[in-house]
Amino acid sequence: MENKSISDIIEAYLKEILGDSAQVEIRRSEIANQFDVVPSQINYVIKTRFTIQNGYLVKSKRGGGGYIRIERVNLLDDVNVLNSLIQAIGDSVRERDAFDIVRTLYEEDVITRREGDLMLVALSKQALAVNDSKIEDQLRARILVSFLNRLRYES
Amino acid sequence: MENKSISDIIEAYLKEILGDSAQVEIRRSEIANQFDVVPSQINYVIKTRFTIQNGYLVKSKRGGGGYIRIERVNLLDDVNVLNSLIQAIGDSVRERDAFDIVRTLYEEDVITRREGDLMLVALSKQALAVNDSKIEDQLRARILVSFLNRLRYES
DNA sequence: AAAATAATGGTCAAGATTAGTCAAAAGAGC
DNA sequence: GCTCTTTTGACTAATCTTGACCATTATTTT
Repeated sequence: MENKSISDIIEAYLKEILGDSAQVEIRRSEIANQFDVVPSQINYVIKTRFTIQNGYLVKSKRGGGGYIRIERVNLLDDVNVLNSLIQAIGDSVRERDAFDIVRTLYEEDVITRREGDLMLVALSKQALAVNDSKIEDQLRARILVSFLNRLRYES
Repeated sequence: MENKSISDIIEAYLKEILGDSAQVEIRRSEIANQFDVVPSQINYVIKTRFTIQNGYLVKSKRGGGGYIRIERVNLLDDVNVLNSLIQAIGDSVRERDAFDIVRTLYEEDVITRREGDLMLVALSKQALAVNDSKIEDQLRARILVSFLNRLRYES
């Protein structure tokens, strides 16, 4: 696997130092230095790979003694997390974000691989393709929220 | 049959490097270079020779560190049942009929109870509600057919 | 206190680096 | 010749990288 981007590598590193802990705190400039990238790349990695859809909450503080804290959370267990997830979905969600959520559910052992695959096809662009892409995203949101509620009340 | 096209040769090469592994990851430009063809020919080879009907799943990512991943999957035996169901569905299906089909799948032990419940959620009037009921039935058909196609193989 | 300075992280857009699409041109088999 | 498949390339889309500029918080100076 020679063709990983530096973002992939930084993502892996952050997940490694996160390990089994519930959270990890980093200094942006330190990580940027360590991997010889500009500091804003750390923001990019976090914004694309440590979203609530992926099962992470991120908090930060600027100024002296500033930090970025990454916290791993369970999507369905915590009512607050589930609520913020549903809020993030709103009434419209893109395919990619929906896929991230399903993958997270699988990684948290909330659903099986096959259940996840079935959910994915129902949320795919291909299945939902309709003239208007705005309506497509709205449909996807309704289906996904229905899935989540179904899973919530079952477990 | 005697004159192999370059596409045939690339196909054979990809299958060779796939070997016994479950999947292989390539860089499009690399393969194109190696065989001295334009990059889009790799797409052509994949689209014509690594389809799900042939037992392959393909995933890709663009941008830096991009790749094309080819995965081999096992096709299942319930294909006949699934084929006839897909035929019966056509391009439009009402909620009641869709529910019947899901129940049949459950009774035939093609899916579990929980998988069926998830499918029902995605096929429900509530989730799919859209102004036009004709479009709703078409959507439902696409989703249901996608489900059935997904059930053709196991990964 | 208030103001200045230092020390953090955030945003955004341009440019670079991949892969995807589509249709015209070329070739192969009948 | 006619049709189907293959080959090519111009154009498009997605993702990653970089840097200039902005915002917030802590510390020092006045």
